[in-house]
Amino acid sequence: MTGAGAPAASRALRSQGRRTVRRLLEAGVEVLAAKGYHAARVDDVVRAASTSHGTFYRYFANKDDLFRALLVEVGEAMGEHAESLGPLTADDAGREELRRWLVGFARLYDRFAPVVRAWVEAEMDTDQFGRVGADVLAGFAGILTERIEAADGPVDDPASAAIVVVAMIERANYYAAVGHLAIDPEPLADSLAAAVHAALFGISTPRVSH
Amino acid sequence: MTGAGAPAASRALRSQGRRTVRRLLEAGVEVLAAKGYHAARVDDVVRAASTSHGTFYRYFANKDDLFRALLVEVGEAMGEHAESLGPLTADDAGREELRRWLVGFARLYDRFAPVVRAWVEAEMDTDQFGRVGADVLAGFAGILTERIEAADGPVDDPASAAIVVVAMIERANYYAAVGHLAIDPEPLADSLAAAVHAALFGISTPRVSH
Amino acid sequence: MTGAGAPAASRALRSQGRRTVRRLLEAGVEVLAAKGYHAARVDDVVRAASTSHGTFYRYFANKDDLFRALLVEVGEAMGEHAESLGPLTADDAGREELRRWLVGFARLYDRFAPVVRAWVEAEMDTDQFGRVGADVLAGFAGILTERIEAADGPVDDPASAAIVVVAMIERANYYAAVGHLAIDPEPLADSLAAAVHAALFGISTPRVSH
Amino acid sequence: MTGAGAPAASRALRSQGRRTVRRLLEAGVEVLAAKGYHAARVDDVVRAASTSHGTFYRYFANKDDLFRALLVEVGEAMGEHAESLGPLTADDAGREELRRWLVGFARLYDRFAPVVRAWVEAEMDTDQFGRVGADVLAGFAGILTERIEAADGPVDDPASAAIVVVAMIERANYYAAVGHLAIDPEPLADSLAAAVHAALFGISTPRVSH
DNA sequence: TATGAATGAGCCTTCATTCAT
DNA sequence: AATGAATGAAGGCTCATTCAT
Repeated sequence: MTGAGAPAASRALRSQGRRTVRRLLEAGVEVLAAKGYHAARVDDVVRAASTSHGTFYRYFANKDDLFRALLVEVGEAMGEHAESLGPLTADDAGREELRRWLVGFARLYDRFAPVVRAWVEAEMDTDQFGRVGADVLAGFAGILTERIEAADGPVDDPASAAIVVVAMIERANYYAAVGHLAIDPEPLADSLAAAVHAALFGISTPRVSH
Repeated sequence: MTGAGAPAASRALRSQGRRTVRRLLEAGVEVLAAKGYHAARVDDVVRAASTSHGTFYRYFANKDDLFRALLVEVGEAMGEHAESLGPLTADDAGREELRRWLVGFARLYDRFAPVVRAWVEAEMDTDQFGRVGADVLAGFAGILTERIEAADGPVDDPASAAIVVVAMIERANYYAAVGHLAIDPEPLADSLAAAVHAALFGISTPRVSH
Repeated sequence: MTGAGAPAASRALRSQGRRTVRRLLEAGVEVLAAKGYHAARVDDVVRAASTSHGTFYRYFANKDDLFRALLVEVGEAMGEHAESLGPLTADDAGREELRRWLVGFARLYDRFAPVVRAWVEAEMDTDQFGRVGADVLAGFAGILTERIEAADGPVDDPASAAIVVVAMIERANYYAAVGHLAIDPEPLADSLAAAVHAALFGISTPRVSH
Repeated sequence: MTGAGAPAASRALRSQGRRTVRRLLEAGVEVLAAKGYHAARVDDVVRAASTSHGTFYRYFANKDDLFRALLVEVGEAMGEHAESLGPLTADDAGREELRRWLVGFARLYDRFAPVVRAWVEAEMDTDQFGRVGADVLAGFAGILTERIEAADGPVDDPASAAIVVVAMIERANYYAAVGHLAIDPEPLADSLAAAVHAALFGISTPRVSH
C-alpha cells in the first residue's frame, strides 16, 4: 500500500517512485490547507512537491485521484480510531472513556483538517469522492450505533441518535479547525463529552449538585 | 430592498427590472440545487431565467454577487427565526418550545437547502461569501448563548455549549437535506430536541422507563 | 443550413454569427491545406479566421466537429456531382459523357483536396469522421453500380467493378492533387476516361485502329 | 542489415541487441495495426516489445525512426515484387501473368497493411517519412511504365496510364485491407486483372458472351 | 546494457466578463 | 433595456525524449 493512485496501481514502484508519491501526497495536503479543494491547482501541487506535471500524472490519474487517495488515508485513520471506542456506560468511567475518545478524535481531525475540509467542499461533485467520505461517516455512525445499543441506555432510536452525535462531533470539530467561530479546544472537548453523554444517558455533568 | 446586487444598487428599478431580478434569483436557487456552487455557470443561470448574459451583468456585479444576495436572504430568514426562540426551561414546556423551534428551523433549512449547501461548498473561497455565512452562524450561536445563560441550567460554558448545539442542529439538518445518510425527518426532530434539551438540562427524555 | 457544428445546432444564428462560422470553415480549409489534419491546431484555425478560441468553441464542439462540418459540405457537393452521371453506353457518346463527368470530378476534387486529404489522414481515428467519408464513397460507388448495371455491358460483378473504378478515380486524382507523383491533369483525365470505359465495355480507346 | 535505426548504425549489434531490435520492429507493426500511426505511442511499442523507453532510444533515434525502418522493409519487399512482373502481352498468357502478379501484390499488401496504412496516414507529416513512401510508389509506376512501353499496346501515354493502374491497384487493395468498403478478395482480384488488362489492351474479359 | 523515473513544452477546452447592436 | 457575440486568461492533461541508477 503505497498510497498512489490509479496509474501506479499496475506497476511496482521502486523506492524513488514511492518517495515521489509520498511527496505528492504531502504536497496535496499543503495545497488543500492553503487554498481548499476547488481552488487547488495541479500546478500548485507539483510546485509544492518540487516535481513536474508529467510526474504527477505518472502516479495519479488526475487531481481528484490524488485527493481521493488522501481521503482514503484519512478514512483509514479515522476508522481505526472509531473502533477504539470502549463500552459506553452511564457512570463516570463511561464519561471519561468518551472524553478520551473525543480528544483522540479532535487530534486526528486537527491533523487531517485540510483533507476533511476538501471533502466537505467537494461533497457534491464527484460521486466517487463523495462516496469515500460518506463511507467514512457511515462507518463512524455504525460503530457508535453498536456502542449505544450495547449501552442499553434510555435512547429510543440508536441509529438516529448516533447520527446526531456524529453530526455534533464532526461539525464542532470542523468549526474549531476552520476557525469559523471562535472556540477554545479544551472547553469544547468538555462540552462535547458532556453533551454526548447527556444525549445518551440523560445526565449532563457530574457537577450538577445544586 | 429588491434583492439585486451591486450594479442595481444605485438605480431605482422599475417593475420590469424587479421582475428580472426576481427571475435571476430564483434561477440561481434552481441552478444551485441542480449543480452546486462550483459547478454553477452564469450560462446556466441566465438560461434558467430565460434572459441573457448582458442582462445578468446589469443587475449583478458577478456570479458571486448573485449568490451573496441569495445568502443574505437566507440569513435574514434564519436570523428572524432564531429570535423567535422563547425562554428555555427545564420542564416539558421548555422541551416543547425547543421542539417547535427546531421544527421551524428544519422547515427553513429544507426550503433554503441549495443555498446553504452552496455556502458550505464555498466556505473557503471568497472572504465575503464565507463571511455572510459565518455571520448567520454567529448570530445563531449568540442568541442560543443568551437563552442558555438566561435558563440558568447546569451548563458550565454557555458559549461553547451553544456552539455544540448549533453544530448538532446544523449538521443533522444538513445530512437530512443532502441525503448523505439515510435519516427519517420525524425521529430526527425528536432526537434533536431530546439531545439538545438533555445537553442543556441533563434530562434526556421523559420516558426513561427502565 | 449554416454549416456550423454541434454547439450552434440549438441556437438560431444571427448574421454576425453566420459570418463567423463561414470564416471558421474557410480557415479550416486553409489550415488543412497547409498542415494537414493531425498537425492542425485550433490555434491555427482561429488565427486564420482572426477570431478567438472562445468564439471557435461557440460554434464547434471541438476540432473534429469543424472538420466533420467541412467533410459534410464536400460530401454533399460530391454526391450532387455523382448523380449527374448520365447513362453509360459503349459508344463514343458514352465515353464522352464519362469524360465530362470525370473532368467535373477532378475540378471538385481539386477544390476540396485539403479536406479529402484530411479525411484520408484521419480515416482510422474517429468513427464519426471516418463514417462521413465512408458514406461519401459508398454513395459514389452505389451510383456507379446502378449505371453499370443499366449499361448492360460485359461486366460480371457491377459492385466490385464500381469499387475498382471509384478507387482508380479517387486515387489518381489524389496523386494529382497532392503532387506525390508528377502527373499532368489533361492526359490523366484522358487516361482515366479510357481506362474506365475499357474496364466497363472492353474497348480501350477509339484510336485502336491498327 | 539489422533493420535498426540511426543510433544503432554506428554500433555493431550483438545477438541480444539484434533480438531487441527485431522485437521492437514487430511491436511497431502490432501497434500500427491496433492504433494507427498518429495514435501510436512509444509507450505502446515498448510495452508490446516488453522493454523500456531507455532501450527504445538506444536503437531508434525517435518514433519516426522506427516507422521509417518498417517502411523501408516494406518498400524493399514491394520493389522486389514489382520487378517480378514479366512482359505484358495482349493474349491470355499476358492476362494470366498480370493476374499472378496482382495476386502476389495483394498478398504483400495484406501482410504489410498496417505499415502501408501508417504511411497513408502520415503522408503529410514528415518529409522523410512521406518520401520513402513516395519512392515506393514511384518505383512501382516506373516499372509499370517500362512494361507498358515494351508491350506496344494501344496506350497513348504510358506514364499516366501506369499511374492510373497503380492508383487502381493500390486503392482497391487498400479498401480491401482496411475494410472501408465491403469487397470479397477473389472477385476483386479478377476485376482488377480484367480492368488493368482492358486498360492496357482494350479487351475487358474473355468471357464476353453476348 | 537495461530500466523506469522525470521533464516540460504544447495543446485543447472552459467560462467569467465585456462589447456592439 | 435586452441580446448574444466575442474575448482571452487559465488550467488540465499528454507524451516524446532525456537522465539517473
